[in-house]
Amino acid sequence: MGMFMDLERSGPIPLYFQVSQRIEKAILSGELPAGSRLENEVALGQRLGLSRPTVRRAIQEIVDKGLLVRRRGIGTQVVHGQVTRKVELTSLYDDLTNTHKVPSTHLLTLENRVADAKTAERLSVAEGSPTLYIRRVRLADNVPVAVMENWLPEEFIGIEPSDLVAHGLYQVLRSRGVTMRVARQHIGARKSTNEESALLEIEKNSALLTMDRTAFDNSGRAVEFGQHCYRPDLYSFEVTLVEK
Amino acid sequence: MGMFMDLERSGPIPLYFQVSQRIEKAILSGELPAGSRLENEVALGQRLGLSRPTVRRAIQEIVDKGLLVRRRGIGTQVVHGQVTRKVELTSLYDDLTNTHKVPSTHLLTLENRVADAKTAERLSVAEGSPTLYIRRVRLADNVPVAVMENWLPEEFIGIEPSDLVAHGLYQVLRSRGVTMRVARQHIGARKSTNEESALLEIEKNSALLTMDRTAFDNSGRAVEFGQHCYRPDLYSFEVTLVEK
DNA sequence: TAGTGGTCTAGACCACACT
DNA sequence: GTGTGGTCTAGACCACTAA
Repeated sequence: MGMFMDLERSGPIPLYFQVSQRIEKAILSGELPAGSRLENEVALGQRLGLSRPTVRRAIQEIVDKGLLVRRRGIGTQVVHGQVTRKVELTSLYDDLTNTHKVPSTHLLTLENRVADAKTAERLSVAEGSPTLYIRRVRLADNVPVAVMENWLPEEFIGIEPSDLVAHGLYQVLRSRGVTMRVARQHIGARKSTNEESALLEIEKNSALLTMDRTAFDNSGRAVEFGQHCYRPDLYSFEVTLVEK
Repeated sequence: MGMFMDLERSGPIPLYFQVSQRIEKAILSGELPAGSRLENEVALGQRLGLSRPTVRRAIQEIVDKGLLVRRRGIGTQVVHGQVTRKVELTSLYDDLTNTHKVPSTHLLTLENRVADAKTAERLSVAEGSPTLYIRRVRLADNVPVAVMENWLPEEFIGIEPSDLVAHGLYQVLRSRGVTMRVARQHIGARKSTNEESALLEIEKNSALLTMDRTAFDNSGRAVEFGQHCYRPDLYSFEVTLVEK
């Protein structure tokens, strides 16, 4: 096997990450075909001059992505089936950019609102607290894809319309020093309202894909609650599940 | 803190799992409230008589579930927001049982079919190979919830109608020694056909939630491909995402 | 019996955040 | 400076699988 890796031992990139990146690349490129066996942990570690826990961690990263399967007494094998893009904590803006479409935004509403019971619960703030309310239509290559409603806690009051037209909401939050860490999503479907049909340029009473999400930053605090609906002919969700 | 744990050091349950279970329970019960800080890794390890890597692994399990957030130099804190049930690689049957509804099945079709191009690709078998085709209506408390189509590879030909009426498909597969390990899902929405409307007892042209899934066993082989549609008023998907 | 992954130890050094 | 999590080492023993 030609996996001679030039490991950067003094750089800031963890060794396990360098190894896992290399393995993932080998799988995605077909160098390690579906069903093939990976070199065992101990041998791989010796060949790379790494301890076994480090090699294990590298392999575990790929297992968690659903590309490898491990069996005790057997070995580690590449999962069959075409590989789809990995699922991450991204925004619609990122998704569209990654698929080489040009995103744009039509800002419908940007105003301060006091939190009702539902919003207060989702954002873990007191009912009646001030929040920032945003309603947008997101477009890809000038075709409307989604109608998005967001509520943000008080500290984000002050976000400008120009920010939201030029960038995605997550970009704006990142530029204010917020790092998203955890998101809890709920995905469903329903019929469109007449207003949504007009905004999304679809027939009345069409089927819509819906997603509610609460996102938390790296301190565990809720920083965004959103209710979104998508044109199902233009957007869907991919999820990879791995049993532990 | 009252986290005196009786660790079973000779039993088959890993120590890190015993610890992570105890921590998760403390969070879900409110013993560790949202925003509170967890005892640091080294101290927790000393108190429990465990090495630091073992304690780290226990904590990491909970972080991966989205209940804890770690920050270098700061500590480990409980994420805010009400905790929803964890997302796992489960079947609709399991979901319904867990919510204390009584599942049942109306078997529409059970027959052998040769794989067309799409099925062959999803199951990683040759086009024209024999496969088992199943079409069912799943009900909860005698209300129809979903119409499910499944294709299984050749070796499962021989599954009996009685198996599918009495148990979920995943139960049947487990009883034949198959362990699901990885699943790749695609979630979307569309309008119902007239036949689906009748089967699900909903209005014509209703919105449906759809899910396509390919599942792989612990050897990485595709064992099931399914196309399902759900009544959106009775079923939806929950997903927790954790940024790494 | 030989080989594999699963778990665990007892340290070490580093990067980062707060005081 | 002090305390935190992030990474890494060099072993050890065990459980499971296959020949």
